[in-house]
Amino acid sequence: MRKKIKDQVSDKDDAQATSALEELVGYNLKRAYLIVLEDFRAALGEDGLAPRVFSALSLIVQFPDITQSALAKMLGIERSGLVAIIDELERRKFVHRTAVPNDRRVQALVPSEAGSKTYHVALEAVRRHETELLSDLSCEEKDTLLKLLRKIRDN
Amino acid sequence: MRKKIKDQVSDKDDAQATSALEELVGYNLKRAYLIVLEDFRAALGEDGLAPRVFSALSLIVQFPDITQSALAKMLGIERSGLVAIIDELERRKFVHRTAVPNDRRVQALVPSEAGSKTYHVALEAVRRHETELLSDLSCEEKDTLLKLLRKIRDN
DNA sequence: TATTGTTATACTCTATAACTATA
DNA sequence: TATAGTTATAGAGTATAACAATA
Repeated sequence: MRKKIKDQVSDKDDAQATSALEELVGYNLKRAYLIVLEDFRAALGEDGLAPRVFSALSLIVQFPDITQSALAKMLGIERSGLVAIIDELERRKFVHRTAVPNDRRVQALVPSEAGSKTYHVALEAVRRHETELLSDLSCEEKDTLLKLLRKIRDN
Repeated sequence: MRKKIKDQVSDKDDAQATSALEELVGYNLKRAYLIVLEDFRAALGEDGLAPRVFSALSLIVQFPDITQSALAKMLGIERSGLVAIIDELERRKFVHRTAVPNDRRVQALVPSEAGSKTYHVALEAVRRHETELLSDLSCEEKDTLLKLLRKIRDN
């Protein structure tokens, strides 16, 4: 009885092949995401940009003067959740909030020189991490994967 | 100036096409995962099984008498994190911890009749949710996606 | 010594609701 | 009335470290 269980558990391929979970997109998305996430953090190091901070900085560099509301929308998160992210970017002098003439409610987000530089260095590190982590996938497979993942988001 | 920003932000396709983020597997995995996660929760309802509880129950039904350590390993989480999940399954009478003769450290996890039934009903709900949510993807595309996601996990 | 289950604790990420200052 | 940013707060989900019981 115990022997049988052990076999089932240790025989990973068999488990993967037969488990209902393995046929679910959600479960497989989560497992894959957590693997990439962990490797991302390891690649950027202890004091490196956290994934969500990296994403925010990326869009601020690409769209300087973007507002927090617009950025939150692009990132798919709530405005309130973005505050801590921008706080960190400002604390580290990578971004600063600047007043906007015609609407005093708004604060435009502007990347600093250091912010831009840090971002581009981090981006290269992230690309290396993905290239290495996903070396089992061909370029074509990676393209296909990206296309399918975006299709889920585009609904 | 403000106009220009607004255009950039509202033009989603352009943003997606040109953003460095959009070329990253990690970012796209996360976005897709969160969409599926949210829909999963909506599909199973307020008092439905949480994703991680569903996953645990699925493997317990498939591998009755599995130990917590073995289950944690299959799920890719820590033993300590599994305790609350099993607590909930036991509280809801879907699973019970049972003593194992030859090793008194171990407690085998056994699904109840109600647990099995609840699982199979939930599985059908999950399958419907995925079918509906991912209706833009062909069966072939879904298979490809699953294959690629598993490939990331298999390292 | 090593392993199983457990507890305590903390961290990350996110959401909701309510506030303020502006529009 | 509505919007932008903010705060307070709570809830998932996870990890690490230490412990007791057992091997």
